[in-house]
Amino acid sequence: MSVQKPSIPKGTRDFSPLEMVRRNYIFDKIRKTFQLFGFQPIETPAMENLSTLLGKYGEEGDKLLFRILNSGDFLSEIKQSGITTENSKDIAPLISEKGLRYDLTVPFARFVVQHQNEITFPFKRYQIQPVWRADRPQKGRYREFFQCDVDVIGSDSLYNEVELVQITDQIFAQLQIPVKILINNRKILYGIAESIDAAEKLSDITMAIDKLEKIGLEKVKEELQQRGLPDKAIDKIIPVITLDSTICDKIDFLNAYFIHSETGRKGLEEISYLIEYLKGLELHNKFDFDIRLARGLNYYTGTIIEVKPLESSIGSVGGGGRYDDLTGIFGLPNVSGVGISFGADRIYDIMNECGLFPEVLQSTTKILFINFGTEEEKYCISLLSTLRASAIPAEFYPENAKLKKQMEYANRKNIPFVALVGKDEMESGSITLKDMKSGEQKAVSFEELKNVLLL
RNA sequence: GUGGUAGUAGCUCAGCAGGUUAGAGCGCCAGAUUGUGGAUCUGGAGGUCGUGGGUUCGAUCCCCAUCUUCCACCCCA
Repeated sequence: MSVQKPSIPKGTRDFSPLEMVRRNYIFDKIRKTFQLFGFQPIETPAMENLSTLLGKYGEEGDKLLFRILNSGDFLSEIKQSGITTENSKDIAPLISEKGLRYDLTVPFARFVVQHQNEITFPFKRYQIQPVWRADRPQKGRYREFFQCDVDVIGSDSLYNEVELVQITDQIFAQLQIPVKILINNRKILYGIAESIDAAEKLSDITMAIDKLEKIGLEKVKEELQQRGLPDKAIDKIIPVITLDSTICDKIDFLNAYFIHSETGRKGLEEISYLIEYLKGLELHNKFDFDIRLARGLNYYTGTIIEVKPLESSIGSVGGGGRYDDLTGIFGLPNVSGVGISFGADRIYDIMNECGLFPEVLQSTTKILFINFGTEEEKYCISLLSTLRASAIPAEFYPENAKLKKQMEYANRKNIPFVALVGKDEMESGSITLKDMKSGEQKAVSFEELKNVLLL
C-alpha cells in the first residue's frame, strides 16, 4: 500500500496549541460578555435536515450549503423513482437529505420551535459553534469557521437591540479592536423601494446600494439598470443613497421622503428610538446610521447591524438583525427575534495582524519540575499536587533526561520557572528555583516558591 | 460558480534558453558542556522540485489535466 500524503479539505484548518490558546482567549471574552447580559448557552448538531436549511438564505445560500450524501445505497431512491435525467438538481434531493449548518440562527429558530414548551420567553441564548459554507476560500474567508451568536427571541422590544449594541461594543473594546457599528432598518429600505414605486425590487435595490462605497455611484446606477429598475426610479433613489450627513439630517430627510410609505416611517421610528438610546450610553466605539447597509440574509425584517473593523481590510467581523417570523416556517408564527453574530476567525486574523494578543498567552505552564530520577519523582509529585490545588499549572518532566534537554523543553514551552529538586534539595528541604527569563536562580522554601508563582 | 496568481527542505525563498551529485538563510538533530535553556563553535540529517499524464535522447523548467494557496467577482463571519 502506498503511503498517502496527509491533507485536509480546502478551506479548513488545523489549530496549533498557540493558536488554540489565542482562540480560546477570544471565545472566553465573548462568552463572558454574553453571560454578563444574562444569555444562556445552547448547542445544536453540526448537521441539520436539508428541509430545515434550504430556502432560508436565498438562492446563493442554497448553493453554498454542504450536503451530506445519504448512507448506504444512496442510489436506491433514484432507481425507484425512475428518474432518468442527468440534471443534478433533480437528483440532489434524492441522494442527500442532510446538510452542514450554514449559520447558527436558522438552527436556533428550529430549536426554539421544537422546544417551545420547555423555553421561558423571552429566550436569551448564545451559541458558539462552527458553521460551514462551500464558498471559495480567500483571506478571512473559510469553509469552516466559528460564529458566536447571541439572540433574544420572543420579545418585540427595541430595548433588545440596545443591549446587542452594548454587547458588541464591550466585546470589541475588551479585545482592543476599534470598530464602527453600523445600523439600519429593513423597513427603511422597504420604504425607499416603496417610495420609488419598486417595492417588488427590494432585494435588487438593497444589494446594489450596499456596494456604493465599494464600486461608486456610476456602477451602482448601472447595476440598478441591469436589475431592471426604471430610470425614473433610479433618479429618485440617488439623493437618498448619496446622503452623507449627520444622523439627524438623515432622519429628517427620510421623514419627508417617506410621505407615502407607512413602513418607511415605522422604520424611521424604530431607528430613532435606538439611536436616542445609544446616544445616552457611553460606548467605546462609534456607531452610525447607514442607509446603505443592506445585509444579504433575507430573513431580516427590522433593525440590521453590522460591525466593521476600522484598521483592517477585512470587511465585517459581525452582523445581525431582527427577524419577525423566522420560526413561522417551522410552525410557530408571530414570534420576533433579534440577534447578532461575531466571526471568531476574522477577529483572530485581525488581532494577529495588529499584534493584539497579550504576550502571557504564550505560556500555559507556570513551572516545570526537573526529573532527576525515581527518588526525586516521588518527592516532587506531592509538591506538584499542592501547587495544582492552588490553581498553578505545573508539570514534571516525565523522563530522567539530560538536564539540557529538560531545560530546553521549558524554554520552548515558554515556561517561566523551573524547579530543580535533586538529592541536595531533598536533604535541605529547599527548592532551587530558576527564573527562565532572567536566568537567576536561588534556593527557596516551598512557601516562598508558591508566593513567587502566585504573583 | 467565473477570471487570474503561485506551489522547490519543517519555514522563507533562490535556481535552470530544457543537461551529471537542486542551493541559501532560519529551524531541526548530535557534540563541545554527565546539575542548567536562550548566545557561540563543530558536525549531521532532511527533497517523488504539489500530484498525474504528455513532448523530448533527457523535464524542477515546456504543454495538458488535477489538487492546494492567495487575489478579484459573486456572496458573506
